[in-house]
Amino acid sequence: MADDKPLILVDGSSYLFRAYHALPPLTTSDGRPTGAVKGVIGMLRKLMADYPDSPIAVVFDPPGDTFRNELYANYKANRPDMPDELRAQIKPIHEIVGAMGLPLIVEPGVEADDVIGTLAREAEARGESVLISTGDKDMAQLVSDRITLVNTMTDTVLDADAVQEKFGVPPERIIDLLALAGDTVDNIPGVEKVGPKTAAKWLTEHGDLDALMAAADAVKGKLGENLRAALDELPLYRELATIRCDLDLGFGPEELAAQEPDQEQLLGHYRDLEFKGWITEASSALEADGREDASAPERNYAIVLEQAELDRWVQRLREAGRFAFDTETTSLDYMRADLVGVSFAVAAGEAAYVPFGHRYVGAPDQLPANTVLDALKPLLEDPAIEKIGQNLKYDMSVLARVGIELVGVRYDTMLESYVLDSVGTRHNMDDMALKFLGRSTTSFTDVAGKGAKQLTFDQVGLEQAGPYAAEDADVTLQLHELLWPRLEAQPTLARVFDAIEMPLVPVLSRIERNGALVDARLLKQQSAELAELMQELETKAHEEAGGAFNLGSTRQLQQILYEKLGLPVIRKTPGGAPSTAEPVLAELAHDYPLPRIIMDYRSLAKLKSTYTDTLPRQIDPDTGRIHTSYHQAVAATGRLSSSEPNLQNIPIRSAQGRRIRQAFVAPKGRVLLAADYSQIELRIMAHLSGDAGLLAAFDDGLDVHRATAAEVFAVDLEAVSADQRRNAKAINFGLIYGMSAFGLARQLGIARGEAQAYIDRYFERYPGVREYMDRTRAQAREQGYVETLFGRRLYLPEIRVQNQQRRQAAERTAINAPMQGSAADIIKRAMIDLDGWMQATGPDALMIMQVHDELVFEVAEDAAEALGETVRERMQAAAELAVPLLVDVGVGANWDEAH
DNA sequence: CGTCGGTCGTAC
DNA sequence: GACGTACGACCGACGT
Repeated sequence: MADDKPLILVDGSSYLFRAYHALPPLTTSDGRPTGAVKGVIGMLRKLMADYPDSPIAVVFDPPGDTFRNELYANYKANRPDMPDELRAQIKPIHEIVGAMGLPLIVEPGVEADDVIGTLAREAEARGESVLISTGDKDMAQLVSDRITLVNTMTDTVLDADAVQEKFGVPPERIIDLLALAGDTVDNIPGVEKVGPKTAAKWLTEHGDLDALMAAADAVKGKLGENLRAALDELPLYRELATIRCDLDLGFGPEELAAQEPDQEQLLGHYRDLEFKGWITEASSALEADGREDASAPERNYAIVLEQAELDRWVQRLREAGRFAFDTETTSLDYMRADLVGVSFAVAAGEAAYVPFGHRYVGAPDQLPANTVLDALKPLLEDPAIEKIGQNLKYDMSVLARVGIELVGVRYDTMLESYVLDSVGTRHNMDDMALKFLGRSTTSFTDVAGKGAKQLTFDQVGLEQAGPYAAEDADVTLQLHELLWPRLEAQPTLARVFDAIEMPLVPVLSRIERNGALVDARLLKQQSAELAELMQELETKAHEEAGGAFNLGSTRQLQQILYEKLGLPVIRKTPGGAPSTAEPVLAELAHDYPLPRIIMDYRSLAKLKSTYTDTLPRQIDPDTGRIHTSYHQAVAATGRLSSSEPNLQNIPIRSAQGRRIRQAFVAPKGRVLLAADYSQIELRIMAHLSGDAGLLAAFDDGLDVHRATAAEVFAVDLEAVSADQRRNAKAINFGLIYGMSAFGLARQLGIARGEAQAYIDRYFERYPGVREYMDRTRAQAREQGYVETLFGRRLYLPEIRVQNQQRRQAAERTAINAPMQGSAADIIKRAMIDLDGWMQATGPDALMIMQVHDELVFEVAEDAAEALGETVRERMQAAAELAVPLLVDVGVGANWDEAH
């Protein structure tokens, strides 16, 4: 760069439109649009970072007409009215630019282009260099030795050479080029059928527009005719395209000095618009200045070390009838965590931490754990006192292990946020505090450190632990006070929260604590067998490859297959590398030996590393069982997810894989009982679509894939071949996933045209399904969200974006979410009902797993049959559909047998 | 030595 | 690119 502190003139209006159209729509949690603000301000911040020493001025178009409209009535007549969502964002942008300390220029009756042109030429005349930041190519006419353009969104710089390169003419001919080629945005017609290429060619041949017009008679062909027809108008077009550089603005470039940013104002704006990263930044900038955040609420946090004070707090909590609380422990693992303290909040800013397990050198005397827990137990077990918390399942599990049954669990802020909008935010407290309260909270790593040096909470000093713990309860209470009214205002969502998500919390806590018994010896034996088989395959693979390599390394495998052995590249990964994924290897395996060996090796390696090696290590030493964590606020559709370990992806499809299920066992005298919904998503599709054919198929108790095959392939039910049924099954699953012909073709290994014919035929036979899909897409587009049977909502912010790929992905989600989500609602209802029944009647049985459409129980052998009947009935009664809702029940000594 | 993105593979 | 929702293992680049 010739000059590292040029004057920077920003064409704010051009970025405003580009940010609005290019970026996915973004809104605050109460629905105000903010995407364009984020885009424009982000761009300004980038410029400030790239040119820290440069003066920067930001120029916007004024509202209303400019002199060009007087010149030419059609000027910009093509431009649609500014959408309301964009108009609403202009004021905040102007205010933030002001708060950033940057000069903001909006001249009545004068477009931003002309202001920038005038300022740039003035600065140039004074020997300064100028950088114009714009997304508008018309500005290329201003480029000179001292004036350069930069598009800050794409990071492309345009100097005089680059203009010549890009447009085929030098900067001083750009006006002529625009006059000839026209500009659809500004509604300058130009010469008919002449675009930038022809215009550049003519200008190169004749020198400039005047010379070209003088020689117009000599231009041949249809284009010559068009040129002659436009001769009268061309001077006007040229004038319209010309950026004025001679305005009398009443100020000059020397006056464009930046002020210091007003961090307090910035913080206010960022909070209002929920820009989390920038909130943190502005907060720390304020803090660094030693200034108080005037809007920060008062905090009155107590650390309770005396019996009398504990008694006072217990009294206060009881009188409040409702409080937020949080437990502090030594581990994230609910089965290992030991309690070290409890915090409470009764009103915003009013919170306390009661420590009783902090052990470090110099720790102050604390009340004994028993004393504190005994005092709290009656409160925590009182159903009439409402508890507010963040991820209460964890607190509930930990308390259960010290003999306290947490009841009155009424509001979980994590679930409030999740039900309001499952994907718009992460639902952990720190992120929610930032988004909803505009508050940067102290994180766990701030007080405990991270990595190998991380302390457990009992080792954290009380002077740090106290405020941290009290803040957790305080923020939780404030989040609840903000989120609950929003939820209450939408009765269907409030019902999802009240009738499904909250009642599920204790059920999941119990399932997790029950745990699943696994046979570690069996798994270890399988590991040994797998290791032996893998060793053999590895030797073979090295022989085929002509040398040793790591079979587990995709990169090394790519080199071996495609570089060393020269196998054909069938597909590339999203990153551009030749893919070694399973379908690709399967294709290559027809012609070469190595891919098959790799496939076999991979399937064994997967089983060993993910399951047979890992599961035995996850057995809890105290209970001898595996305790997963179910996550209630992770999956966008309302499903649960499971981790540490994930019990929802234990193999079943291959014989080898099923052996792992054989290691999920019952203790002596007991058996496993597995109950799964039969084709629940397709049944929901039948219900939601009301398609007569599909309803009839389920009503008649038909094998739905067979029935589909009979329709699609126009054969009798009895005549359906295995192949036809397989294809129909792929179609049915594809429908649930919002498939395309391409996807189905790839799945089935058939031509795309053939797949399209299947799909066409399907929709012909099941027209209600097509109507339903169209309806769902339309609803998503109009409302911006789709719903499940029970009113759970999934927002699809990308459903209206221009970008086809992203929009289509949103459409597929729109198709899939109501089915997947309704199925999730149904099984959750069944779990709540069954747990309630079990709590009330006490059968000798435990609910131990959920796998999306399946529940697994461990039950006394002699109680299994009766339990199976009850489970079946109650699961089937969890929803009233237009088709039967069927449940298959199996019993066995292990999970494999129970299927 | 820890973190993180890319790739792959398991489930429903 | 192209069929939805998850979790997690492994590799290898990168930063401390």
